[in-house]
Amino acid sequence: MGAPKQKWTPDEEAALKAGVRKHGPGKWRTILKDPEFSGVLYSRSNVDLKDKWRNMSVMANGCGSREKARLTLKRMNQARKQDERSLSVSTEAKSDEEMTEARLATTSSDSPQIRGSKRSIIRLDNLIMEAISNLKEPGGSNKTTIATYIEGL
Amino acid sequence: MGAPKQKWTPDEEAALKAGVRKHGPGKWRTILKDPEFSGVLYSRSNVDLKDKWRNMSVMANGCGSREKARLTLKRMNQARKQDERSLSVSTEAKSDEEMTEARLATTSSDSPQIRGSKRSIIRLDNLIMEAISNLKEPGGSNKTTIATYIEGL
DNA sequence: CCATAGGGTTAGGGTTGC
DNA sequence: TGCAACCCTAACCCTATG
Repeated sequence: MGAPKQKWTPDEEAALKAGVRKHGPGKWRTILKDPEFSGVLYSRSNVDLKDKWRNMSVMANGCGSREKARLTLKRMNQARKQDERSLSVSTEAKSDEEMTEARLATTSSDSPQIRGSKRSIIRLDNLIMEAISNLKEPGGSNKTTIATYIEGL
Repeated sequence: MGAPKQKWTPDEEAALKAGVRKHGPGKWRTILKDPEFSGVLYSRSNVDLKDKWRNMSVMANGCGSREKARLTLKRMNQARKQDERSLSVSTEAKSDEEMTEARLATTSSDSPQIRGSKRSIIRLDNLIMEAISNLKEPGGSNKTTIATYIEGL
């Protein structure tokens, strides 16, 4: 019928990038409502934006990180659950994301009550990581580019 | 990232249930302060407890109230196509899904952003920026390196 | 100011079609 | 088989209200 699977056009991708640059990643609804982008993205939902951004990010950094992780987990588990989200400071070679998480987790204090600030740190960190991942294409991250990228907060 | 989205463990769920049995639903702060549960729920806020209880309740009753589950219908739709996503902004009665989408798109106002407590993360922003500019690695900085740099505060 | 209720939004795993 | 687009929904955020 019409469009069971609406592919993203270059225009839409550009609008999404611009939107993220202006409002920051994670502000999908905000980007969607921005008159500057709503004209191009009118047929997309906030979830669509999020999903597309995820795909683009996966492309930007190392190559197939999402699929790789998914398949790896699929092959390995099945009836296996990995409870313990904290303190999995094993030394085996993990993905970059996991390493970062572990380090940050042990860096910030573990006292109960300051969860709020801890989460803020993680969120900011995530933002920076997004910036770096995406700016990897031009060839090297520099302060100015990342600052500009993050500015739209 | 690994855990910006902290999944509830069975232990935590059990503690929450026990807490509600002991203090009653709606006494989130009270449950949180109870020494009997604070050990397990220390990383949760009263709001987290409230939200989790809501999710659990939804599960308990006949399959979905908050996320109205027409899963059975959904399964059928999957087989077919739900064509014509663009065009016809009004016209015929669409699925609940799209109705909701439309409604959401017109609510709330603009320019919320940075308020009071969120200011603190700006400091970290600068910190990470400094890390990035100082690391100037060839090929771009990676997450681990930056995390390591920041760790040495 | 602090807590709760409730509507709204996002994150991330899962699924599907090409 | 791989990947891009799409779905599901737990977890989280925002705001109103007491």
